[in-house]
Amino acid sequence: MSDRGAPATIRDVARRAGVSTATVSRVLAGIGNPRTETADAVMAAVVALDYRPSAVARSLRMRRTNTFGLIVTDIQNPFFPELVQAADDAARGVGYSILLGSAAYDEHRAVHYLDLMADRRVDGMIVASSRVSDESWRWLAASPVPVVVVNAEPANVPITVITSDNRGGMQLAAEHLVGLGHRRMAYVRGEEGITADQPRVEGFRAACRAAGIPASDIVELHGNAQFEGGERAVAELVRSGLDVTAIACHNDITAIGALRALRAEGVRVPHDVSVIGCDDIAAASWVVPSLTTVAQQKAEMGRMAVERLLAMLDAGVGGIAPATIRVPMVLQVRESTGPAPTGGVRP
Amino acid sequence: MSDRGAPATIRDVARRAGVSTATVSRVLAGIGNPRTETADAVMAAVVALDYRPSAVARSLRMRRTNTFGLIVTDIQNPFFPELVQAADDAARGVGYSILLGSAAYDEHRAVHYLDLMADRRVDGMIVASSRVSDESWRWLAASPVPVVVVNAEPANVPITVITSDNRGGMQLAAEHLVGLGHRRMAYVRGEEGITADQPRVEGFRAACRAAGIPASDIVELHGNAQFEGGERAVAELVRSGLDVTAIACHNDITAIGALRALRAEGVRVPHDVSVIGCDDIAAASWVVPSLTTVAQQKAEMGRMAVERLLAMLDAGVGGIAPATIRVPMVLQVRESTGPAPTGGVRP
DNA sequence: GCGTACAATGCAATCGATTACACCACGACG
DNA sequence: CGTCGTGGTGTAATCGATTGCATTGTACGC
Repeated sequence: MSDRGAPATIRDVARRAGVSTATVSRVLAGIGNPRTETADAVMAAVVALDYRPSAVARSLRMRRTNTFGLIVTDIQNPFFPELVQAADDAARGVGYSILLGSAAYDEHRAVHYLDLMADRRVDGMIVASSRVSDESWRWLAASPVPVVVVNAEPANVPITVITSDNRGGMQLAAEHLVGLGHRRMAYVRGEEGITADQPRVEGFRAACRAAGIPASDIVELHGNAQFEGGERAVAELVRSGLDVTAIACHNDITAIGALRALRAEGVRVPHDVSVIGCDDIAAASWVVPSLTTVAQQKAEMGRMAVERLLAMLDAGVGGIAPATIRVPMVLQVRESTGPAPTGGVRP
Repeated sequence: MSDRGAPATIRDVARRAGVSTATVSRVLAGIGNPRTETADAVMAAVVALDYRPSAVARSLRMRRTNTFGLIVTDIQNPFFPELVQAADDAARGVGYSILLGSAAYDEHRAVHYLDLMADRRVDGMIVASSRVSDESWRWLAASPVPVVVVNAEPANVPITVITSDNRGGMQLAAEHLVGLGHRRMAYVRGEEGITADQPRVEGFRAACRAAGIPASDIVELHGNAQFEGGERAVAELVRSGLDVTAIACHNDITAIGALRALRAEGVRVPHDVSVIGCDDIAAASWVVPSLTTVAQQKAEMGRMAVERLLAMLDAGVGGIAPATIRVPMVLQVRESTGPAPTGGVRP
């Protein structure tokens, strides 16, 4: 009907209602108290023309886009969608929307999205990607728009960070295993250099040390934070005859790889060996045995990131000092961990 | 340094370079042939002020946002991220970006995003959500902006659709099972009313019929397209003592639920019963046994959707007639299917 | 009955870009 | 030597909204 190409503008509405654009704008914004007939005429015109105010024009005039940029490491990594959904929910609730960018583990793409979002004049940015150069971190920290970093910890850059308490999380994991009687254990690391890797191993080792387990009883393996890394590392471990009674993994995907390797080698979980992961992705409860893991509170973090941005926005520049917020992780016990066997893997 | 709040505008650049805004615009756009000194002065000012043209202002003036809207059923469903990534890649390659909305299975949210994207004046929309009302479908079809529907088939609405060949895909699945000697089989359906459900069962039954298997040899179970649905349906099936040698599932998540139920009941896969899924999500190759499935070409579909939008854009209104494009599915044989046992499940 | 206060609305500038058109200067050509 | 063409820039309108200020109309008080 009125779909004659270009959408109706505020002038079209004004003309049809016989008023000025200013009045239309005020009526729609609920400002002032227009005469009933005026308001009615405007609303009638709005409906008749199927008028929807252009967010583009409004953004230009208001110098606000009501949009937050969100850059994630990889949307295909099951960790992120939940974060994205939570952030989006929180943002939508207060009239904001999220412009998403998935860096796909590529630093150049991350930079591309940074630029894109700057060009788009987003009102704030959430960077949930560790694949960002130091230069970009500094650029972000100096940026006039509020920035919140999630699950990454740029060194020596004053910037607001929300991150899982990786150290404390893996401490929980170690305590859980130790409590089940495990003493000789393996730890499959993630990729070196990835932000969470270091604190997680450290937390694990610290809890073991506290339990009186000699550091040499913990063997470190190298994964790559992916399925294959866990599978390969654990397969080699078993074949080399190392006898441990528990394996902690940098994340769930790695742990699921470990489960598969153990299965292939005929090692029973948790009867012979316990396995624990980290993150708590959906697949953790799908696999057999279901995976005991330390859960990141992803939804919580997404929500917090948005709230923090909003707070920074109405506090104005320099209103809120950069801080690092550590969100606790929570132990999620499932089937893959159990009491340490009295003998070793190979009786 | 120059981060004094508001970003530099084209006027700032013009002033500093001692030229008019028109010249700045032309230099940056590479239009006309400015004198070398002019161009140099402009570029110097751009660098000095760290000028980035406002996409907002440009969008208003050009009446194009260089943005496509993409609405998915649920970003947390592992099926979608790959689609999103592919669409984003394709779009980015030609200077477009993607505004994402996840309906989270909620029709109201879907409508919200439809509105949002209309307000944002996206240049085109990809709707990959089946949770959309008939009214919205009609609205979309009548919309002045190009729309491509992915994996949904609105009835009686002239609109461009790109969808997996669900019927053909499940035919492949059936043929695979029949080829392995299976004759008595179960089919776990998805949610009734969900778009893909009907064609998938039909395809499955059609292939069975073609192989001379009586319809009564195929028992239909009710799932809900989720993990629990598959788990519950198959657990009941086994307990009721029905003897089938293969189970086909509406999708992978359901199939993974089925695997878990079978494991719990002590049924060996694929020795006693074969299981086949549909979609090919990442977790399909993680589970033990890894899941044979019929893969949807998600990346391909994301790419196609964007290409189609672009084609519609430069063909203008009514330039390209709505069509339904069926993307073939491909059989992905893994460990969960094998030859039909000679005896039944219960010897 | 007239000045004043206030309510309702209109006028026009503004946000930051693009681009049609006007303009100037200079070289070539008749 | 005058005119025309053209290369290089500037001027100003435009995109569609918001909003400070001016203007109009109405009611009220004295």
